[in-house]
Amino acid sequence: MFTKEELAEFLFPEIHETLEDLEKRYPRRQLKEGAYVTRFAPSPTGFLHTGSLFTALIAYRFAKQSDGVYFFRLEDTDQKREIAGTGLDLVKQLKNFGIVSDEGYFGDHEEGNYAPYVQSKRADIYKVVIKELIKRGRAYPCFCTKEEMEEMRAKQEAKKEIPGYYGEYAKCRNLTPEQAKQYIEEGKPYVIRFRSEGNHLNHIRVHDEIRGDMDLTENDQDIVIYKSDGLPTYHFAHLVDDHFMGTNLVTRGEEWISSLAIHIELFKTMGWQAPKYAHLPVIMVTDKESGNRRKLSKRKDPEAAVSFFLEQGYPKDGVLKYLMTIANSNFEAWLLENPKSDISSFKLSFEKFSLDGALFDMPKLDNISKEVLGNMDKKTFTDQAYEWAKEYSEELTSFIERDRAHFEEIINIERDQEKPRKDYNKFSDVCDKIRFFFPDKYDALLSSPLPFNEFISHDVIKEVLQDFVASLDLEHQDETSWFESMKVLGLRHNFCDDRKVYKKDPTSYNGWYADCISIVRIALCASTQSPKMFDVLRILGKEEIQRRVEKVISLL
RNA sequence: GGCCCCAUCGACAAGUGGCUUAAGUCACAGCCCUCUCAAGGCUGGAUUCACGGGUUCGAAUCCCGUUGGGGUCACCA
Repeated sequence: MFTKEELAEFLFPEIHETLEDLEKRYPRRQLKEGAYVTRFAPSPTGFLHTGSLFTALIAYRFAKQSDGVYFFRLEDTDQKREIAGTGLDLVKQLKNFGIVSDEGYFGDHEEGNYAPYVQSKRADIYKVVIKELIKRGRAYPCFCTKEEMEEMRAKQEAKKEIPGYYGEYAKCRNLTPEQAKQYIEEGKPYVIRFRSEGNHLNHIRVHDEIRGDMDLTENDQDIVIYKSDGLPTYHFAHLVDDHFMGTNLVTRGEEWISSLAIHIELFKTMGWQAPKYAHLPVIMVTDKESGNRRKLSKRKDPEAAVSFFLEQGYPKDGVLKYLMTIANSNFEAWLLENPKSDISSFKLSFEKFSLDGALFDMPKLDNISKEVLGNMDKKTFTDQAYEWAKEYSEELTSFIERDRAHFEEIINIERDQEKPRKDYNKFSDVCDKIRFFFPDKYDALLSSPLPFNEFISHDVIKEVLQDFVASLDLEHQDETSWFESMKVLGLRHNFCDDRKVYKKDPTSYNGWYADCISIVRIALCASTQSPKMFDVLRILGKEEIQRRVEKVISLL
């Protein structure tokens, strides 16, 4: 008689290693009490998703704050969906955000004692475990065809039974090792299924670090663990990899809750201790058509791709801080207290996680980013702006490269103070706001008519500008004295210096002094808006101011 | 549809049976400050915690049901 043991040998004659060998090769990690071993384990199917960044950040922080280990594992068991090169991209993007693995797959090489960290290179490891499972009668080859599966499903639906491969529907369960061998020799394609001993009528209580105890129905599905292409499915790879790699905290999206029972049964069957699980809320968005919430979708939502934020020039720290806001409800209060601290000094906790998925809130990201950008010193700001510009903005690159000190002076306006100026959400906002400082750009702006107040005559404008240049004395003026001199100048041209007086009788004046300063602003900045005029004047310098005024007058 | 998860202002949320006539942040509106803008300051918005029952002297907080939303039911992860 042909036995299970012989079938296992027949199926995997090339596998000589045993479970014990693997345990020896991948010894338990020696870490201090409470240290978490976490991982980020994406599939190389595209660029980094915002939800993945979130998951990776959480895993990374939990490992770091507990003096544990964070590693990167590439889950490339689905060769059909794989997009070449994206594994490296993922690593790079994460690195961009400061999330660097202690061990694992690095895109071009691997590091660590638990290698390989790429699942397609671990085929033999999975086979050792499967071989063992077959010997024990807890796994078996299944020859059911796609058609048979569809037929079975139709039957189940008609009878309103739970769909799937289980119990009496699990036909191939009853195949003798002999028959299985025969089918294989006939060349029938097959997969290997796990033989479940569960009953869906039973409930199991499983602890989740974030959600507490959850009542799940026991798994009774004979899930596929080994695909016809020789690679494992996610469920099985999770079991084997996280066991041998010593993961003790699995952080993943809440969509995995529904297969948790499978994983629990798998670990129990092997007699291995299951890791702790923390199922994270998923980032949501409001669907424009239905008005309902749904998961961020790469196809429909630009903000689903991390590259979107990078392209827009959001400061990385802003994105990270926003994500932390979603993760822990007490993070915002902490941020308010420590506006300049790094997120690494905040301690993430399971208790402060929200249980339902947050709506992605762009205005909030803008606000946090604005705060981050405002709190940077000029050097850091310029460094990061330059790094961004080199990739995404020729214009900004040129602004910085022409004269870095000059650029720093511009973006430093109202920066070194208790409540810094906050007018950029992201680096792509910078050019529009500072363009007028550069003579050539300013000249180009003059091709459109200047937005002077239409109630003030060109003659008055001309007189004010001439007087302004004539009386300008930057070397001996400070902001206050300049401002006072502008009031006096206004008076000379019939601009009232008292708002109340002016309001009572506006027709007797050309305007009040704000209107007078506005003439200067528009002439020099080609815009009705600018930072404090005196700062602008200082940076422009007398010569350039003169040039601009002459040019504007000639155009009037 | 079965199973599972979730449910406090437009959004993120505090709240773990009496301290809540329900914090704070973002957004929004108004006012103030102001050379414009960006900031900053102040004020406003849930007569009530999806709804209905219970438990209790007392519930946003505990229990049950209903409703709503989400997830999942692959040789995808």
